[in-house]
Amino acid sequence: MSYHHGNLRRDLLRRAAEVIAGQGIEKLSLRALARDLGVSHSAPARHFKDKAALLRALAQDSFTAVIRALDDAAEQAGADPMARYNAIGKALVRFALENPAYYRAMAHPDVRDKSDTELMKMHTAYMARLLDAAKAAQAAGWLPGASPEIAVLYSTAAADGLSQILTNTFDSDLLAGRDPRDIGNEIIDIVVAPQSPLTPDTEGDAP
Amino acid sequence: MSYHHGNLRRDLLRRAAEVIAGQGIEKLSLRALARDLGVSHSAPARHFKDKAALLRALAQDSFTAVIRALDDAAEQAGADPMARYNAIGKALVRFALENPAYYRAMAHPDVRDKSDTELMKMHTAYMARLLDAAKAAQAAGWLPGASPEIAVLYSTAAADGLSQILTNTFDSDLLAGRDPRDIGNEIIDIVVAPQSPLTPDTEGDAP
DNA sequence: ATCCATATGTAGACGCTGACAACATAAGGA
DNA sequence: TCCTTATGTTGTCAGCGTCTACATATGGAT
Repeated sequence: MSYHHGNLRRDLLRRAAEVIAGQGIEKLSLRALARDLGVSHSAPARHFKDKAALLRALAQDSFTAVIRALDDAAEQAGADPMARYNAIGKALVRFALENPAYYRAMAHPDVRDKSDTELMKMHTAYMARLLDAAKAAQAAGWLPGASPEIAVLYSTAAADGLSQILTNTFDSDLLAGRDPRDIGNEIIDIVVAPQSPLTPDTEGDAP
Repeated sequence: MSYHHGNLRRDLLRRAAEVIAGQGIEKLSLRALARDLGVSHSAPARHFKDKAALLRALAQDSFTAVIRALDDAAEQAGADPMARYNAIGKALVRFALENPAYYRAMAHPDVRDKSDTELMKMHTAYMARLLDAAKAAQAAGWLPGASPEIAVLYSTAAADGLSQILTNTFDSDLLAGRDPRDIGNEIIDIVVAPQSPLTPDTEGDAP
């Protein structure tokens, strides 16, 4: 056993994600984290000034991961703007289902610290991507009457609320044993149709 | 000063709601609550076995309040089923904006305890109301393709996510200083139109 | 009116937590 | 080689939730 741990910072974040996914963010404890990794109770302080700082770092990782997931989904969806935005919505819900720890970290109040400029930049980049995709979808016929801001708020509200409900275990009577991902996809299709209305039969490419 | 407090249970719940609304549910502390009310640190234990029990009691109050708010809204909306469901959605968002403490209490993980039968009954009653109203709205032409369960999940996801976003202070750049209630109403109108399509000009009463 | 079971509040203790300060050890460049 | 810096440890503190033992008030039965 060496005096130094190797990469304590990385391992703290990794283990924190495990704990959050398993027992919820409320049960996260710096001291328990340190115990799990075999270091002293105040070793984490060298890497994260306090508990909120660890959560913010986790939220940063979450934003990079979710942004990449959205970009991948949009790219795979092809050129149709509504298909792209639909795919983004589905990717968002899928991300929340597969990475509950990341998802909860992003939503936690301690993370909402505007003085963390790095985090704010990521959040801005995240919202900008959504806004651009929503505008493109509107140009293709989605939600023509609404302002772009309202359109984004509507769709993110639906996706966020859906993720919230699907990752909870309280409303399970309504889900009736179905795969949450299927339900998510079905509902996202209501929010944004999976195809633009003006080019119903074209397959693949833009003019 | 009398040895007995009078109605400690009621005052604990009241003060807890204040603290949650002001500083967030994470900052809630039984000992601080006791200090605020001028009783000893373990007096609350006589009324709530532990912290989660207090939150569950608060959630019970929340359910009764929100159910009444929904019933009132539906009654005021008249007979048109889509107008009723639209009004229910708006009432839900308004409730979240005006009672953030109640809203957060209902969503807290410690509250999701299926062994609390009283709480489960209220949640069931709450969902039943929504399901009935959604079915009626569907019969009137709303979301004709979807199953009632999907329809409820879709609309509650939208309303919940909307409440979440509007009560946070992180996305305020998108809201741009507008009244959150107006934004809420506008978005609910997207989810459920405020009037059934088949009776566009009738004012007031059913046949 | 008295007595006693019960409801309600108090005092003290325990182990846990986040945070801080003082100290110890490792790593790496001048 | 030495000194600076990064990283980890030990010790301490107050706050918290919870438990136990004790104290006081309340109200009904006799």
